[in-house]
Amino acid sequence: MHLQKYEKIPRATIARLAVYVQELEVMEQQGIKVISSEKLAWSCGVNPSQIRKDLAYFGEFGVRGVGYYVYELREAIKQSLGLDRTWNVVMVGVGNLGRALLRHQLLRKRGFVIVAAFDCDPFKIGEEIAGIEVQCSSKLPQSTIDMGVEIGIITTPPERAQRAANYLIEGGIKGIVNFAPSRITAPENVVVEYVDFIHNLFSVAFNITQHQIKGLL
Amino acid sequence: MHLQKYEKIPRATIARLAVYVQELEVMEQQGIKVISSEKLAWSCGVNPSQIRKDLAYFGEFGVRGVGYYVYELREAIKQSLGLDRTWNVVMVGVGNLGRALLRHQLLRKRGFVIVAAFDCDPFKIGEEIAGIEVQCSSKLPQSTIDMGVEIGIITTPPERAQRAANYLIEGGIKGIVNFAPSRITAPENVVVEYVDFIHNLFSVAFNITQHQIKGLL
DNA sequence: TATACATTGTTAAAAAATTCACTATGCACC
DNA sequence: GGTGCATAGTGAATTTTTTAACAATGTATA
Ligand SMILES: NC(=O)c1ccc[n+]([C@@H]2O[C@H](COP(=O)([O-])OP(=O)(O)OC[C@H]3O[C@@H](n4cnc5c(N)ncnc54)[C@H](O)[C@@H]3O)[C@@H](O)[C@H]2O)c1
Ligand SMILES: NC(=O)c1ccc[n+]([C@@H]2O[C@H](COP(=O)([O-])OP(=O)(O)OC[C@H]3O[C@@H](n4cnc5c(N)ncnc54)[C@H](O)[C@@H]3O)[C@@H](O)[C@H]2O)c1
Repeated sequence: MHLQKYEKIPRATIARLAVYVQELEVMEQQGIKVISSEKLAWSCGVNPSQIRKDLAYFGEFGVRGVGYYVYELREAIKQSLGLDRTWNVVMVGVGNLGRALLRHQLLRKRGFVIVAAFDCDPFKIGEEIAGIEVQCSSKLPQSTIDMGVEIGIITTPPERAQRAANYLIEGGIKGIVNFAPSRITAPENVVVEYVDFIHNLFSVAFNITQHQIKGLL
Repeated sequence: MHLQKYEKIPRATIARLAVYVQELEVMEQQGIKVISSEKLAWSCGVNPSQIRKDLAYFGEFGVRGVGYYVYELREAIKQSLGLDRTWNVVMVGVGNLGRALLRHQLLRKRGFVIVAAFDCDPFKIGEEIAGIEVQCSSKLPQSTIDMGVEIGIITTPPERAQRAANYLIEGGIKGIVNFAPSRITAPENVVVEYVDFIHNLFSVAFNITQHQIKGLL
């Protein structure tokens, strides 16, 4: 298998690859062994060329005239994305959302292991959720250094997100996923990703309105 | 103010407008009255032209030589997106994530009011969370019709998402936000949006790996 | 072994999105 | 009222992403 071409890979490609992995897993469970780009595209809601193109950034994984072997393709994609390993993750802010994420099974299944959780609320410190004991945020930087944690999840209120980020950065973290609806600043070498599903609600609301307007025309 | 031009609006624009609203709110709280596209761009992490272009889809909201009045712009964007009203929302699947969302304050603040929640687990039916009583899913279609609900949120396990969607569709819903990691099929006139933050973790992991590879070169 | 067939990998074309560069215009100050 | 300045709005240029088209190639079959 050839190495990843040195070419910038579109963000959108990464997101789609994640979807492909998802759907391939479902197919695997259904006992499907081989799949064509066309069928996979169909179930992922994208164009077949798109799939082939996305995969081409990383190598050749298919067999012409046949398609892709489901298991192999899934493994190949995971490897391409750097997911053929586990990533240690810490969480800052154990509120409603933080708890839900701590209890979420799929994270571990996908290779993201939450190894520690931090909060600044004395009432929450010491509590155990899904086998993780909540610790005082002040311990964060040292802990992440000690445990070699690479990814931090922020689930504090928005006005505390920057502070949480600072702790993480101090702790030598390499990437942050921020669930709080606020922008944070971090050094260049720290990867920051924002999650905000209000966007999706906005989008749905907007599209419903548009549909209705179009309906009137 | 002129009407929205009849032109297809990029999905990405909608997502960015949501970010602008967010940042404008923060600025408003800080007492900032006027903002230039350049400064707003800076705090939203985008290009100033991008902001002006995004806004141009909907009208002219600024004052040349001055900038945008923060309050007015925020209102204008919300109106453009169809968010100058409240939207009734129902939730299907009251597990870890469903609970977190029910307790989430920001949804209501942004105009999305969860008016009912449904689950199929008899142990959960009757429970009250954040003032909402969990009802049996079988009541869903009739309830949504009766209450004139337009948006449904799916937070069931992935293998149940399609069933949940079917209930919603039967209930005459116009848009669905699916938090379960599985594709669903719905009629053309129903807007479907997928939320999956595993994508963001994938993306962070991938980018960390890339950074490291680049570092070695 | 040759032939037909299916489906990939890849190149080219098209479409979409972003950024740039400039024009128009409102405000402040003289 | 005129002048200078700042910044929005906009059309053109650029870049990126998606889609289409097709050549390359592995498999099955006779
Ligand atoms: N609840 C949801 O479903 C939901 C959905 C989308 C986004 N969000 C966002 O996620 C964030 C968390 O939401 P939530 O509902 O869990 O809020 P929450 O108030 O329940 O939890 C926030 C937690 O962060 C802790 N905290 C505050 N400052 C901290 C600090 N400096 N260090 C460590 N911990 C700190 C608090 O003690 C609290 O436990 C918010 O920004 C919210 O907007 C939540
Ligand atoms: N927990 C998280 O933080 C998190 C994060 C991202 C995505 N998700 C996804 O969100 C979904 C829910 O996650 P969760 O952790 O809350 O799971 P969960 O198991 O805690 O909750 C699922 C709920 O759905 C109910 N349910 C099942 N089938 C139903 C049906 N047909 N009609 C109505 N209700 C039904 C169950 O009774 C249960 O209460 C899953 O698909 C999960 O992958 C969860």
